Amino acid sequence: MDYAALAELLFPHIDKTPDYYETLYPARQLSPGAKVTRLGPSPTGFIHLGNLYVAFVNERLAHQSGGVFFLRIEDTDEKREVEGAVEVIISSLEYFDIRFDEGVTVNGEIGEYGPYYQRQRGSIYQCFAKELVKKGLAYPCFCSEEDLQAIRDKQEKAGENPGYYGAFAKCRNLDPDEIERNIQDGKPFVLRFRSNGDPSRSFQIVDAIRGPLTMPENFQDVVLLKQNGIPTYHFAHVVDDHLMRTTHVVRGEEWLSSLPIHVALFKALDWPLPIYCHTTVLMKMENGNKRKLSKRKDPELSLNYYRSQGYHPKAVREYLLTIINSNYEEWRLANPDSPMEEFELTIEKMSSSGTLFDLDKLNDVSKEVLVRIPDEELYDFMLSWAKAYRPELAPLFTEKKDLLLRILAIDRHGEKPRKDLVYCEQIFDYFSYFFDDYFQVEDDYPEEVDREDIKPILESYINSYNHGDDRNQWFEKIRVLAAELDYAAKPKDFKKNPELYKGHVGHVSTVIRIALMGRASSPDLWEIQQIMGEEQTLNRINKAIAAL
RNA sequence: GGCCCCAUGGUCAAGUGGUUAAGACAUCGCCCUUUCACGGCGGUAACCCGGGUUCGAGUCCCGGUGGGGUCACCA
Repeated sequence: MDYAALAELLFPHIDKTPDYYETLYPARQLSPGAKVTRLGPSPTGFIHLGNLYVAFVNERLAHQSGGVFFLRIEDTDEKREVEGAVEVIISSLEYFDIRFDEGVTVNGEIGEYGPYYQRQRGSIYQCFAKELVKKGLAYPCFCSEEDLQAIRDKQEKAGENPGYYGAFAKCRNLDPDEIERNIQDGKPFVLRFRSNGDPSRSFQIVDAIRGPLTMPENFQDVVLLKQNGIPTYHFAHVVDDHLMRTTHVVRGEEWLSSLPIHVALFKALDWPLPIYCHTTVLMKMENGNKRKLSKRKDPELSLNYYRSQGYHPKAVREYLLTIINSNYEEWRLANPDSPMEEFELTIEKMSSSGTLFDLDKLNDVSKEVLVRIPDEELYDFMLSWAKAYRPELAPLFTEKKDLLLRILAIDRHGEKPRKDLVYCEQIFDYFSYFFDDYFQVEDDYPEEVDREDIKPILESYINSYNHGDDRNQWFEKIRVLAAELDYAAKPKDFKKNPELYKGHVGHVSTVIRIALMGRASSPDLWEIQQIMGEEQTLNRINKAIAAL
C-alpha cells in the first residue's frame, strides 16, 4: 500500500485539499511591520497574572503596530474543560482592558480566519494530517496505553530517552495489510508524526526575546491527532498559526522545550516559521526558592483575586509594564500624565530571566495610578466593585455618594497629594470610620497621656467645640486645652524640656483622633470633622466619654 | 536523570571591554509635621565560583555551581 492509499484509508471523508484552505485564508492585507498576534487559552476556568502578562504583550505588539490581535480558544482537551470558562477568560481580560480584534467573543465569533474554537476545526487539521500521511510524514499508531507504558519501562531500564521514536516506535513501519485490517476492525488509533530528526544534531533558531538559540532536533514521533481525531497542541498550533497568518507567537517559556517539535512540523508542511517570542514566566517565592506560578497552588494570583480586591486595571497593567519592559518606569517618570499606551513596548527589551511577582511593587504602582484618577471616576470604580464583590456596601455607596466623593478627595489635590489609596477593599477599610456601622475602636489611647486626663481632654474639647471654627481657630483651642492640663502646646517645647510636661499637643490630638475615628493615624482631623458634620463629630466624642 | 533556558543589592533591573556599577520598590536614619501619609535629604545593600582571552572582564570563551522549565493521546 502506498502513502496515498493509506491517506485515503485513514481519512476517507476528507475531500478538501490544502490549497483549498490556503485560498480560504489568504495572506492578510496589512501595512508593513504590522504584527498579527494571538492568545490561545485553554478553557480550564482559571486565568492568572502570568496569563495576563502574555496577553498584554501580545495585545500591545499587535495594536502598536497596526496589526491584529485575536482570541483562539484551545479546547482540544475535553477532559479539562470547565463550563463557563470562556466567559471567565473574556470577562477577565476585558476587565484588564485586553481587547481583541478578532476571534471568540461572548456573542459568537468575529473574523475571517475562523472558526476560532479549535474543536470546530477538526476537518481542517485532518486535511493537513492527510497531507502528511500522503508525504509519508505521518502514520497511524495502534498502541494502547499499556503498550506505551511497556515501552517506557523498557527505556527506563536501558537508560534510554523515553518516548515514541526510532526502534521503539512499534507502529512506525507497520505492515500495510495489518493497518488495513486494524482499520477495518475499527481499532482506535492516533496519528503520529514520522520524525526524521536526529537528537545528536542541533539547529539554530532566533527567538525575538532571547536571541539565537541552539536546540536539538526533534526525534520523537509525537502524536498529531488523538484517538478522537482532535489534534494535540503541537499540531493545532502549527496549523492554526499558519492558517490564521500569525506573525508573532508570544507565549510562555514553558513552550521552549517543545519548540523543536513545532519547527519540525512547520518544515514538514513546508510553511514559513512565525517569529517566536518566549517570555519569562512569572515566579513566586516559596521556602526561599523561586517557583513558577501555579493555578493549583496560587489562587491568590488568579486574576479574579485582583478583581475582587478591587485593584484598578490600570494599576495592574502598569505594574505588568514595569516588569515587561525595564525602561518603562523611566518613561513613566518622564511622562507622568501620558496614557501608558503611548509607551512603545519593545520585544528586545524584554527580560528572559524568571521574574518574581512583587506585591509591594504592585501596591506602590497602584498608589501612583490611583492618585491620578479623578474623584468621580474613582467613585464609579468603587461602586462597580462593590456591586460585584461587596453587594452589602453598594446601597451605602449609592446613598452616600456625596460623602464618598468628599472622602475620596481628602488631600488628593494639593501640590503633594496623599498616596494612600491602593485598592477598593483597602480604601473602604481605610475610610470605614466614616460609617457608624463600620466604625470600631482599633487603637488604644496614647501611653503618653495619663488615663485620668482622657476624660477631661474630651470634655474640655467638646465644651469648646465650635463646628464653624476654621482650621487655625480649632487647633488653637486644642493648644490651650493641652496647656491647661500641663501638656506642651508645641511639640518642640516638649522635646526640648520633656521633664516640664506630661506630653504635648500631638498626644492630646491623638486622644481626640481615637475618640473620633478609633485609630491613631488618619488624614487631617479638622477636615474629617468637617466632612463628618457636627452631629456625628459630637456623637463620637460623647460616646467615647461614656465608654470611659 | 536527559535536554533546554537563566544568573548584577531582599525584589524588578540599567549596563553590549575602560562607569565612583544607574534608577525604582522594600528597608533604615534625618528633616518637614498635632497623628499617619505626602514631600525632601541621606544610609545599608549586588556583578554565583573557577579558569582562560585581553593592557584592561559585570560585559567575551570554557568548566563548575545554583535556580527555573520540560520530558503526555495537557495545554
